[in-house]
Amino acid sequence: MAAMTTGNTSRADANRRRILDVALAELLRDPDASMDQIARAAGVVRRTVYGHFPSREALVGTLVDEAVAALAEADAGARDGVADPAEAVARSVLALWPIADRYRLLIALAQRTVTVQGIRERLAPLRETQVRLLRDGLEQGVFSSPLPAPALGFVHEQMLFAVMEAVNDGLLAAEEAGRSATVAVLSAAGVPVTLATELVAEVSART
Amino acid sequence: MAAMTTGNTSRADANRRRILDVALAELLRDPDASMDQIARAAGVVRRTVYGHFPSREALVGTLVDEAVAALAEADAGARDGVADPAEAVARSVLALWPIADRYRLLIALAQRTVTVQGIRERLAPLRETQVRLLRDGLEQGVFSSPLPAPALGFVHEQMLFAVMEAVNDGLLAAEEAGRSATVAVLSAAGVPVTLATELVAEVSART
DNA sequence: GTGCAATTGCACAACACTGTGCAATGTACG
DNA sequence: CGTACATTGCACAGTGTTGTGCAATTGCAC
Repeated sequence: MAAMTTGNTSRADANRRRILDVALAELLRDPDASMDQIARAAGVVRRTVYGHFPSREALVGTLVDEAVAALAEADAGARDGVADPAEAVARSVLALWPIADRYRLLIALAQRTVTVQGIRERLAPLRETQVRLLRDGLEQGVFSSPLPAPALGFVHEQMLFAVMEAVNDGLLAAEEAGRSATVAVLSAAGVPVTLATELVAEVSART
Repeated sequence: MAAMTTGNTSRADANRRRILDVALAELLRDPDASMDQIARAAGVVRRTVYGHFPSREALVGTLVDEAVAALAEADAGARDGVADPAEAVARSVLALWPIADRYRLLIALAQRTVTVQGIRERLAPLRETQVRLLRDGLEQGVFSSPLPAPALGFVHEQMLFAVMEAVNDGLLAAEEAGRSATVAVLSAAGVPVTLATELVAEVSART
């Protein structure tokens, strides 16, 4: 068993992958889920999980790393070469949405400082790019708000949560949610709702 | 010691009060704070806390009840007899803001299903009044958003968190925060920023 | 089918936390 | 002062969790 770390047997890899996926789902349901809960849910014994991850911390950490990577990639790709800040935000949110929903766990964890130290740090670069974008928009007058750009960054983030919760509670259709979230973010940034709606329709149609 | 529950000795009452206050602060920092952490922070031994509250559940429950009561009272009082939805929201947020910390605890606990069953239920009436208000505003065209009123309720809530975090990070002055939060909520509801700012200035000046 | 890695099934030790019991100590109030 | 009550300082049982060790067993791949 000690060699489980070295080799690349397909069986072990598949298990590792499934453990990660199930762990994500389980932690989403209960952020304090125990290793035993996770293992059982993955159809595996607790001991096996420790064969793949040395500690609970490591397991969650891996999950966080994957999430951050996916988010950063989606964000960067979405607004590549887009000049207008409003459109850039729209594209970014639309692209981020499906991933953010899947990984909302890590943001929830990031808000509760306790769990894994360093989530905020790992998430910081992504946040930085959002803030830069918001600042551009404010300076160009595309956005308008009495809040400084970094504060708007938090607003941006929390807006996604708000819409996620709404979807969770069945108040919003899942297919509509991405566009709704985008409009919500834009209008929080001071873009008139009519403009925001138009923009979102246009952008999401062109995909 | 068994009579601690009956009598009204000033010392015991003061201790009970301090335990509650400290517990609030401690749970805000870490929703999973142990009885020992709370007791020590209150300058008291764990055993003493159990003299005032039969269980952790009971302690947190008391805290929740107090918070809900304070919030409901502040909210009801603030918009008593105010017809315009926008102004009502402005007054409500401005009044709620100073006790928003407690609000924060509630939501943090409500999201972790495990802690105390029934937080969402106890909080529901307050949430309901917010949603009603938002619905009125939407119907009257004062607010505009593609989101249905209940979803906007979540947005309202998360907006407060966003501004709290901004204050926490030193991005916003504490005195300005209430007004900032109000403008943020209003513009998320689709009220033009200029209008929102005016309204807030007016309302907060008249106090 | 044989072999090797992965998985399992226990059995630990260590720790942290909850809630309770009880005797000893402190302290306010008449 | 003395009484009544609050607080303390243990000690305890019960529970749940983490991480580890090791022998037995399974299952994939060649």
